[in-house]
Amino acid sequence: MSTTLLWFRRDLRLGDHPALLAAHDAAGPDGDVLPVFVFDDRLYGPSGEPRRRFLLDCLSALDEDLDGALVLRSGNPADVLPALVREVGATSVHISADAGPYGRRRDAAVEQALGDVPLARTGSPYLVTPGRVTKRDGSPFQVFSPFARAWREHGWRAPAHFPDGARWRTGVRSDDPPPAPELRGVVLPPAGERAGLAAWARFRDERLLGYAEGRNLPGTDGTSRLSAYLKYGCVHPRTLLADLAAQDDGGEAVRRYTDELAWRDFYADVLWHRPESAREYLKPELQGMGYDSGPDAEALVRAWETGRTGFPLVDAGMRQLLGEAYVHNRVRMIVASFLVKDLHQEWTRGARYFMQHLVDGDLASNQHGWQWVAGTGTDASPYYRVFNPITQGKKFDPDGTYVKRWVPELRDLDAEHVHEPWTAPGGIPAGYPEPVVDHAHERQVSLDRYARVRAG
DNA sequence: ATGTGCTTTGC
DNA sequence: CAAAGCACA
Repeated sequence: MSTTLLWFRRDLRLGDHPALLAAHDAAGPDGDVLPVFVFDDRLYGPSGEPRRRFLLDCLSALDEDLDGALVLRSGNPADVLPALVREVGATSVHISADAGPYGRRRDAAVEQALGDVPLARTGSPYLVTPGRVTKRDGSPFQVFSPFARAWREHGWRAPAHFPDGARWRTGVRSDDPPPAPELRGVVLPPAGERAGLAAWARFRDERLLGYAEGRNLPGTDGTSRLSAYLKYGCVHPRTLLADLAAQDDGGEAVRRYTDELAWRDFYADVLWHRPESAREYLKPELQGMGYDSGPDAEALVRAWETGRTGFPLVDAGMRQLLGEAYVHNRVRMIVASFLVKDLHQEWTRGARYFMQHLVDGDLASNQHGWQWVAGTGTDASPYYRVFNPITQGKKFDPDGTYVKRWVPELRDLDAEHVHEPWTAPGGIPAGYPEPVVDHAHERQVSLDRYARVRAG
């Protein structure tokens, strides 16, 4: 009979949890498992208030599902975990593998600090563990489509079952969690595994059928809204696809949803192979393009951050970010394109701002999504990809529902003028700004700078 | 996970 | 004359 540690990180659930199964097996039939979460300043500090709050709420939900057995500790995991192991006489520590740059270093340090007590990595937050899917010659994919093809061929395991007779070790001291940030006016989704599974069930039953088209329409409830749950592992993507396999009619919706999860795995894979890509340009020559700085540039960035650029779809997106700590995926691309291509700012600045405010902010998806938009990333994505916020608005928010939800100044405009209020018969509504830049001009500036860099 | 501008189509 | 198709960026 022995005790094993289950160190929770980005896997805040009990269902479909291979590391939990491994911890239970290692403890033996008469043993028990001590569930622990460590508040690590290196991760918790920079998270931004919405994610700190969501994480704390996820931990409360997890603790409830564990009948109050979750132990919280604060400090450097390489100190905290060996101490806890000695305190309870644990024989092994179990984790889901982390593929991020800091997480890998941290886990290696913990492994070393544990000495003879093994740190067992079982499973990961992804369908396919980062690094597993490679080209024939063993090198990593640079382009999404061939990656996704090989990724599907590779396939993934069935969900892990919950262990029979699982027992939690109780009576172990817990540190107080850090104080919960007050989010004035920010509406977050309900936290935890049960909330995540409920959100999934509603999406599957009510919205999956229209997903292929609906996912692009920010004015509708067309997406699954599971990103925050996936970020913290309240649900595992394998659970979702196993559920879909039961009703896969070969339709477009299932294929598209699987593709979105493939993007998530792809970007985790890129980060695994190129950890420096979280902050450095994957196409380094584009760092020398020339970006704007000075008081005027700062004022424009401030307009972007606060949703006052005069471009309705951009402003709606940036206000959604502040209101819900979330932005619809299509709108993320549009506001990102605006910062990089219209305001000539480095992608790293926008990525940092997103990470401060997003409840679902995930290093791999966020940084590489920004690199994709900036044309500095994988996928040979050409720099001339410049989103036009007006045509994107007309195409994907045709009646202006999304814009009007977040930009009340524009609520009285009809569909014809809502994406270009300067054409409205009565002029721009009071209180709404004029466009801060000329999109056609700034687009050309970006293309010219790109051409210059490419010419060397 | 594209936009622009020119050409062709269709009423 | 507007919408759709297309090449090229």
